[in-house]
Amino acid sequence: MGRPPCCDETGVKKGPWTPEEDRMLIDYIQKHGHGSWRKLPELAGLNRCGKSCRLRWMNYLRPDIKRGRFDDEEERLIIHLHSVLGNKWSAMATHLPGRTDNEIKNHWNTHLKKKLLQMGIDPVTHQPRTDLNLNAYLSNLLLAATNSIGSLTCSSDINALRLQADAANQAKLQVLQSLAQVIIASSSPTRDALDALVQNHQLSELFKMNNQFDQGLVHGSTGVSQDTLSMPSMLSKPNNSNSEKPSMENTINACNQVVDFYANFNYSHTPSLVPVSPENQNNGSIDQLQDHINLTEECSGSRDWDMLNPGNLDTELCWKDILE
DNA sequence: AAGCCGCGCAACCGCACTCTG
DNA sequence: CCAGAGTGCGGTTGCGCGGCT
Repeated sequence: MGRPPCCDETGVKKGPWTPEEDRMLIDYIQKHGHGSWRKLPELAGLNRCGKSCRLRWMNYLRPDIKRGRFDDEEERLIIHLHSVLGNKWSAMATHLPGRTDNEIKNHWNTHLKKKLLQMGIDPVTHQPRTDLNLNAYLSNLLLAATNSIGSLTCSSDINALRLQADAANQAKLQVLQSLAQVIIASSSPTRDALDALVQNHQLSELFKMNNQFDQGLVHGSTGVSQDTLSMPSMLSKPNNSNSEKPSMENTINACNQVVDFYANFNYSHTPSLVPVSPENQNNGSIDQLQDHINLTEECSGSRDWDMLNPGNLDTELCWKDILE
């Protein structure tokens, strides 16, 4: 029943490809094209199965492959595509010229998944993680930070004191950064987070230890009257950059990067697609619009006009007018 | 220096889909 | 319409390498 797996053939080499094998494969395909992958190994004089040859060519030897690190733009695109397409690596690869499905899959599994988790985003649903109990999480962070500070015992050594001060700053900054991530990731972020902040005396005291951050964080949190916290004001850079505290600069930059990441990425906590409507079409080119629609179609199997502008009964007609 | 560990990536495996006769 | 062959895809594995103890 069924066909035998091609790689079960005895004597067929497995494992890493040698430069010689690569050369033979490239030479053959350049001269004859790949034709039937199953017949290729024999014709090219390779002791490999066709599947292995195909994989090697598609993922490594193809001349149009772009190697090297994924840049920020590519990473944003991958995350966006993943939110739309899920684990459809080959479909994603068609939107990233020169990148292979395998490369994208590996990069997702080794880097991007962790990145999203660290931001408090569920990499599967692209929604804020629900497994984070905010108050418990903050308490743990606080405990860790205060323990770290509490361990700073008296010392007459000025260098030791300096190191201890740095450690205290590090601990505070870690709390702040983690807090920022939680707030950014939360879908209805501010009320719980602010309550936790304001009511937690220890945390307030902790932050009062640092003037620059008190200005932004404590004022920003206690003075808030609406449900939405302004992230930029909370994370804004101090006007006078203090060269003695590079770690703070780094942290601010890190927080800003998180914010920028979402801002540039146009990330939305609403399901999958960022709705665009004819009214705001000037925000992007018509090509981007077409890409967006094609992606929707690719994802859902049909052109779902309502996804482009939910609730608008005339959406389909509007879009057709624009595009056709 | 040696052993251990975690990470990144190339490659493998098996299933599902498409094509063809 | 059906069965077998061919191909593509996504999940998983395992190796090599670098950092750490």
